[in-house]
Amino acid sequence: MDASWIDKFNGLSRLPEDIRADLEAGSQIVSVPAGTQVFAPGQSADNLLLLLDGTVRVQQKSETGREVFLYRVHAGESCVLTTACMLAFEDYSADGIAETDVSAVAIPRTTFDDLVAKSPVFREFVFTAYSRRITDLFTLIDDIVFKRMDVRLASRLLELSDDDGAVHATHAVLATELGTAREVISRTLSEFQRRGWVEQSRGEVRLTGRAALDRLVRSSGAQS
Amino acid sequence: MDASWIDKFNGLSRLPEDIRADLEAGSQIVSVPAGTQVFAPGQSADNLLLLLDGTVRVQQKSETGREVFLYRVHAGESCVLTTACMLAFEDYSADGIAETDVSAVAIPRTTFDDLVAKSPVFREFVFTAYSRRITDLFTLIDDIVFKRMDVRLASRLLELSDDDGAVHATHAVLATELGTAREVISRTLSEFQRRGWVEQSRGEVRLTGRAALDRLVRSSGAQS
DNA sequence: CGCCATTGGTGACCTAGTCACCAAAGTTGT
DNA sequence: ACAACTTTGGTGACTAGGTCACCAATGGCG
Repeated sequence: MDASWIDKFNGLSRLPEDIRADLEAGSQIVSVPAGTQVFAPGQSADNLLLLLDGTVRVQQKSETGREVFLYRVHAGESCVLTTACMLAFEDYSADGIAETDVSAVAIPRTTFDDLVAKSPVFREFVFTAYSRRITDLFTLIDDIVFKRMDVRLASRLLELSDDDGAVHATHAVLATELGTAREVISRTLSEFQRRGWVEQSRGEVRLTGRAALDRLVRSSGAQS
Repeated sequence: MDASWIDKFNGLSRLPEDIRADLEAGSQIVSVPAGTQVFAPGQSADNLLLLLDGTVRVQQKSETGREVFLYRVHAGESCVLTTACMLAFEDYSADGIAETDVSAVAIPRTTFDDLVAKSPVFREFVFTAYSRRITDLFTLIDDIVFKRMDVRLASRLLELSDDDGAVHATHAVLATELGTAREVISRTLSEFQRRGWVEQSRGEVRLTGRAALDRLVRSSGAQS
């Protein structure tokens, strides 16, 4: 059709004409409102999703009821993990939730399989996406095991802050993002506030000392 | 050749004749002694390894020098993650170390790519392997975040014990397996010993109360 | 305005990771 | 056989962080 969505995806722009046509014909664009459960444990996906707009948070519920945040899928990325279970016919254990209104391209299993067979470029796109996700998980594990909470929180605040230096998230949300307890976030933020690095109000944290937060993050090796 | 190695791999036994021939012709069997670094960060792999015998431990070094154990590849499994970086031309950050003498089938990039294109069965094999690894990583994260150390240690001891109910590993080794400190292992094992669940001697832990350990593991939801 | 759900704060307590040691058991060289 | 050294395991004191049981403040809403 018009300026194709395909060009929003780095690895796909090099696709030859015929494959592009197949891909466009064999897929469709879907939209879901914020808050929708995009995929859930026990329901095997049959579409690969490529995000055009919005973000999807992927997390895992533990038996104890708490949740760990695994990673966030941004526009221009794909929900590769759904692919894994799609092709392996395996259900998997993570939830995907639309954090914002989301629009995405849904590629059904048959189209996907077909393209993987036919196009080396598409194959590379898929495997690159995998590779990136997996290294993300590795660094997540590394962070959880070795990094201090204050460092991880500082880094996450910097990541989540908007242009005005504000983070719109409750302590509880930040806690699940980092896989910790709300109380820990409250205490750490109080400490940050005491040092003049942030100001707090209900449901919001304003960063008043980005530089200091940055220094804290840097002071302990590379960040996430 | 003789009874093909292909039948050692569940997902591959259904391969049609011609593909089997391609696979055998385009790959070779390699052996490495215990302790060999099978792959390392910064060195991009150009073979997919399918393990015939032995085990490979995959771990990640952190900036701080400590190591996290990620997972173990057993005979009959493949080092899928090497694949990811192989096809994505990305280096990745984990070490692979042969824990025992290892023999494996090495499939070079060209053969691999060719087979993925040609054979749906091979594709499914690859994606299933991925899927399994990824869910493993998910449960690892879950365990790290939510499970108590004593439960994780008990579960690991049961896993590692040989037929005589003995685990041949130093406290330090157990510590890196679980991503914790040696002292924690020492203390937890002392407690297990006090309760009569294990007996210790240098470099060895004998399980004398499998049932009790099992109960501890079960008492807190499913295990790893 | 008063009720109630959401959000944040706090102290007491426990688990686990860290640091700085030391002691016991093997190993090696002479 | 013995001394020196390395590897392995043990311990106490301390800190970080997770848990529990609360309560207080805020803001939405009838």
